[in-house]
Amino acid sequence: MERRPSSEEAASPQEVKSISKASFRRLPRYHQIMRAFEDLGRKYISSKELSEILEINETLVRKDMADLSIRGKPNQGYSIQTLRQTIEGFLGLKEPTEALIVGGGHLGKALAMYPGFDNYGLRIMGIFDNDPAKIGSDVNGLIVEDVEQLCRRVEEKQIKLIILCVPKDAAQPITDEVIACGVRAVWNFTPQELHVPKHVRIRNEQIVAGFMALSYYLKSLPVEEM
Amino acid sequence: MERRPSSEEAASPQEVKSISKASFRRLPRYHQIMRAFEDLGRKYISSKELSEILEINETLVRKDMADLSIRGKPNQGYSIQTLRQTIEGFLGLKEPTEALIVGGGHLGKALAMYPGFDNYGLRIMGIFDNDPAKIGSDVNGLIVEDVEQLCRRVEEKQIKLIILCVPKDAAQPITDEVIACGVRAVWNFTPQELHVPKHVRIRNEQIVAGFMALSYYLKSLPVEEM
DNA sequence: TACATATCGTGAAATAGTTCTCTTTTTCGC
DNA sequence: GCGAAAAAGAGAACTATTTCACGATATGTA
Repeated sequence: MERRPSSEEAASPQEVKSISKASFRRLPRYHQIMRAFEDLGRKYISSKELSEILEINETLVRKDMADLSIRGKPNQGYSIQTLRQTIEGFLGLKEPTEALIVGGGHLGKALAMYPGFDNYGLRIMGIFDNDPAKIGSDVNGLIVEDVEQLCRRVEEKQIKLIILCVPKDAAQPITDEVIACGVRAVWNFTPQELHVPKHVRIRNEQIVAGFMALSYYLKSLPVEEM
Repeated sequence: MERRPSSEEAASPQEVKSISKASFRRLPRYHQIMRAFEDLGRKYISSKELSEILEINETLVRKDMADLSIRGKPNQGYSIQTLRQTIEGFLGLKEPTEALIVGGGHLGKALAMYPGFDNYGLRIMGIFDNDPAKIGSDVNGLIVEDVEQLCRRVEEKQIKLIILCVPKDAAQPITDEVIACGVRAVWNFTPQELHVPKHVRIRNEQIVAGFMALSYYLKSLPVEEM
């Protein structure tokens, strides 16, 4: 007779093999919701409750949980802690990721000062600019360094992730430079289209995209879900 | 015999009826790319070129264009200007959207100072905080006002969009308040789950989501497209 | 002018993602 | 303990999205 794992065993974070793109995209929201519910002292959450928050179908939530190899308890729901930890494990948020910020403008500074990154293992190890007026100034305990030092620091600290907050025209040269020094991922807050080798991953953060969706809604009511 | 519009006619922005969710999500990227190519002086772009930039299939680009009722020219591609303008028209970016920022912290200030919003018709009309140390200070030409004044200003200016950059706990009360004054959309930069009536649209901007995708890549190479 | 080429347009096929339906499991109240 | 209720789980059905395959159409060149 086949032995099935009991719910209690399943309540510890599981190894996740593979996951659909669609589920993957929902993970950050699940994670955020778990954090909010943990703060409220909740231990379990049902697929129904999650489906209402995310405005998706109940069954889809259950499929997502299945993708994550998370098992729920009948009549109780899913363990909030397990779900959060499984997502963290899957995304690699438990191991720290060291990153450098390039660009000490408003956005670069705002990111450097953002206290929330700690919760995701993101450690801002330095901030760089080419403006002599900014170099040497203190941003949340970090001293702004000359961008000339950037590559040296990337190599010294074996930095794999760069956060780009520079003016458009500086984006590609800096990207080329840091990739040559071993960077594997660029979180690009500039509107520049970046060209990179295959082994480097770009994430284009287009803040204004969020506004576009809202603009559409405001200008063309009534409208359904997008 | 049925008359077909020539390519030349089709080169002016078209009325768009409906569009799939998937296409809709790609619009901000298309728009960003058109802006970049216009800056380079390019007039036309092919589905092949777009597909390489977006890392999607060539045919899919053509389907997206068809969704937007944009027609290309054989042997040339799509008019960059038409594409940009069609997207702007579709999303309502040509008419201005007035918004107020609530929260004068680093993020609120960075958003208030961001020069790019102008290009999308987004006009930041005011910034509010409850910290007496911040009230009265100047942010990029705007004077930080007391959050007590927020509702009055929403009503005066018939503001429909609020940009939320306050601490978590303040998010829901402020949201309730401004909705009562007529706000229809909330661009939520806090990690708070907001509850709103059906006629109000929320956009949860989870900056850290971008990092999560990169973290996954960095921690679990090699990996395909997500 | 005719041909070769690049590129679009589109219906059909394939794949991915979502929803439905029904079964099973656990918990709680009596 | 027993029955009712509240979930989860799983396969089937359905829908949306993407890719394939091929025909049509401008453009540039000999």
